[in-house]
Amino acid sequence: MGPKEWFPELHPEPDGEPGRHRYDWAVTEPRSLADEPIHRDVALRLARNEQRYTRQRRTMVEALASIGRPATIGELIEAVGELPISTAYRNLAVLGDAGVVRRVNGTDEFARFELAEEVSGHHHHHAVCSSCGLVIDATSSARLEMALAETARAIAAENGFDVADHRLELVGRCLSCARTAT
Amino acid sequence: MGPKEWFPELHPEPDGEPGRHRYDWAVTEPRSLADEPIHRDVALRLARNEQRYTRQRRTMVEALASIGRPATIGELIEAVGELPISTAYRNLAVLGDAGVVRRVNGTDEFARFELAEEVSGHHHHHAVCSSCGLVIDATSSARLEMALAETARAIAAENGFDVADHRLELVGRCLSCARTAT
DNA sequence: GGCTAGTTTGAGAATCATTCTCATGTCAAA
DNA sequence: TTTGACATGAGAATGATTCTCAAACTAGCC
Ligand SMILES: [Zn+2]
Ligand SMILES: [Zn+2]
Ligand SMILES: [Zn+2]
Ligand SMILES: [Zn+2]
Repeated sequence: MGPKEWFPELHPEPDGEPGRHRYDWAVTEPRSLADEPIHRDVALRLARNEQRYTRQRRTMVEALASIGRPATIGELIEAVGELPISTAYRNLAVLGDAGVVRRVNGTDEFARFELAEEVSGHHHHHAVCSSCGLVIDATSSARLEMALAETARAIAAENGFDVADHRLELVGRCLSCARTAT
Repeated sequence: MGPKEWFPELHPEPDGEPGRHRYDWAVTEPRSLADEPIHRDVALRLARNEQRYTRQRRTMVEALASIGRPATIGELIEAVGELPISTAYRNLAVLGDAGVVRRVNGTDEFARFELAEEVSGHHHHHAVCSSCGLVIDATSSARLEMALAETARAIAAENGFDVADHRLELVGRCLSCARTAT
């Protein structure tokens, strides 16, 4: 079956929402794309994987950057506004393969996503609330990083484990949950 | 309907498998239960939650102890031998509520389970293989623990986060995966 | 301008680890 | 033995995540 019309009406604009009838992920944003260094970096990483930095993907990156902590799919969709779940997951996978986004595990059943450290620019760890699942970023001291590197070396020596990275989660209760009852 | 016979045959033993017709999770193991200190501890913790330390649960605890690293459901079932999935998950939840078992997140989609540190007796961290998902235990140095405590204090001061515990994962490649191709 | 090839999108279906249901088996105490 | 409470397990249900595929879009060529 061919449900596609040969001559689709040019500008249907249903429901009086101008511009909503066409995909809004045009790649050719004339010049503003290269302005922000983060976007330039993301575009480069996507290009390495032969992927386009579409408007929707840029919106997702901006939402992740503005949220400032690992966001669930729900939080991301809410921040972006209009964003189908299937597209959200697929683009997160694309951005993940490109090294732009990384997945963060908390204590609840929801996956969270944040900009990769190579993109956001600062190495950090996480504090996760065992009560509500909130995850916030936690900066790391030089002393801690040295001790971590030392531990990584020991593990490599003892178990032949080639340690390339580390993830630290401080588990406790967030300010909001601490105020509420047990 | 009452499918139960008033006078069930005493020892049906179907299919010639002696003893398989009755549940083999009798709680009243005359005396051997209190022998091992670990089992005594587990029994106590379960009793606090008004749960019984059945034979099957003991088998699961022994399997987790013998595996010596966070085990997936599949690994646990294989180690126990006969163990329905629903029972495995339910008992892991019961043991988790009792503080006997804790859930460990790796890099793959499978949850892993190990004896809680209060039961196994030693605080430790994990090294996870980003290629195959294997998780092994990693001992921690006093220096690292001090740096971790320091970080926890800083996070509490900065964000009002009440840090109660920490989890460290060293991510890399296990010996087996390092031998194989990229 | 239009035409073609390749990519992105999104609604819905499918996947699958995990959880739930409930009939039945078992224990403990009266 | 009876009663009440708990444990088991086969199968159904759940739900976050992934997959499918037709339609919408862009880029490059004519
Ligand atoms: Zn909280
Ligand atoms: Zn973070
Ligand atoms: Zn491996
Ligand atoms: Zn462990």
